[in-house]
Amino acid sequence: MAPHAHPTDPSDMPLGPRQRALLAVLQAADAELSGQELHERLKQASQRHGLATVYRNLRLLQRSGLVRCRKLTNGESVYAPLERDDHHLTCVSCGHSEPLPICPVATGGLGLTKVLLQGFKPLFHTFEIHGLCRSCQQSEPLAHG
Amino acid sequence: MAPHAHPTDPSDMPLGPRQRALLAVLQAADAELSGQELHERLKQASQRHGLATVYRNLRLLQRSGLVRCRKLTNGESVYAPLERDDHHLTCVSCGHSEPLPICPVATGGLGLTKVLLQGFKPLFHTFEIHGLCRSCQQSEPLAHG
DNA sequence: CCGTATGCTGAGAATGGTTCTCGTTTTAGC
DNA sequence: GCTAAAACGAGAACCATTCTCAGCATACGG
Ligand SMILES: [Mn+2]
Ligand SMILES: [Mn+2]
Ligand SMILES: [Zn+2]
Ligand SMILES: [Zn+2]
Repeated sequence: MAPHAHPTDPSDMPLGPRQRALLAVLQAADAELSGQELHERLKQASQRHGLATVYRNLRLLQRSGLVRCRKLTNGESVYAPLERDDHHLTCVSCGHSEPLPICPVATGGLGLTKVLLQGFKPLFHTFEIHGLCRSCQQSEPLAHG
Repeated sequence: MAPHAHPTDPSDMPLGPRQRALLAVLQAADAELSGQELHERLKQASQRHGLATVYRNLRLLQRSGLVRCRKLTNGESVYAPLERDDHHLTCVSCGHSEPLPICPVATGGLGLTKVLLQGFKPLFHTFEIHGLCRSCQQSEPLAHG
């Protein structure tokens, strides 16, 4: 690890080579990737990492404010660079998910004051709308089972 | 609670007795409950349900627009009545979570137009801010057990 | 009353993404 | 080089959730 750097500043956080590799794959991807997908892509990129290392470093990158994470309804976690800002509509019936080109934080309408945060340092947010997709509305009006 | 006269949905789905019991426990609770907690509370309420039934009916209640669900960082899902609207600040380092008295949808600033939804029928939303709590900011720059 | 179709239930097994264990390997500092 | 500390990774463990499937309840026509 780099021998200098100032603590408490995430942007100065010295990254190890594996963390840089991880981040590079995330930034090259055109969508959020799961831990397993990342593991797979690193294999192909001749950067074999153990699965434990992938997850370990994803956790560290998240604490460093470089990567964000979101849990899908199926339990998988998907990761993306912090600066990428996307949200989704997800169907509670079939699980289908599509992008939602709106962000409640970017529009600035929220009163996210320092008072509200009370010392908490925000890194990223998740905003997802859950409901019924068009086709699930049309199918059985909720077959009681 | 009156047994009927619920003026909400167009789809007047009759609930089975077990789904009503589930909903009652959720409404009586003062916080979101996990599937396992619900199972436990139903035992104590002399309404023994199998765990499979708890999860099955939670899924149905969600599709019916009566219950909402959110995934915690530890993988658990927690449930609440749809009308309850709360959000949280969650620390990516220690997992500590506290309420955030703000809702981007309630404030109405979002342009959630029909055009954007494209036939999707929204039921509920999740909005969570992730970052570093005060104590994790103070502790080691990136200490990990 | 049957007989049959249909759907709900739940104990236990299976699932599967993530985390943990712990011996090995690499790095940092001298 | 040498030693201590940190990072690594193969495989085991974890555990919330889902699946399986036989048993039970209900509906309804005959
Ligand atoms: Mn956003
Ligand atoms: Mn809200
Ligand atoms: Zn759907
Ligand atoms: Zn914390």
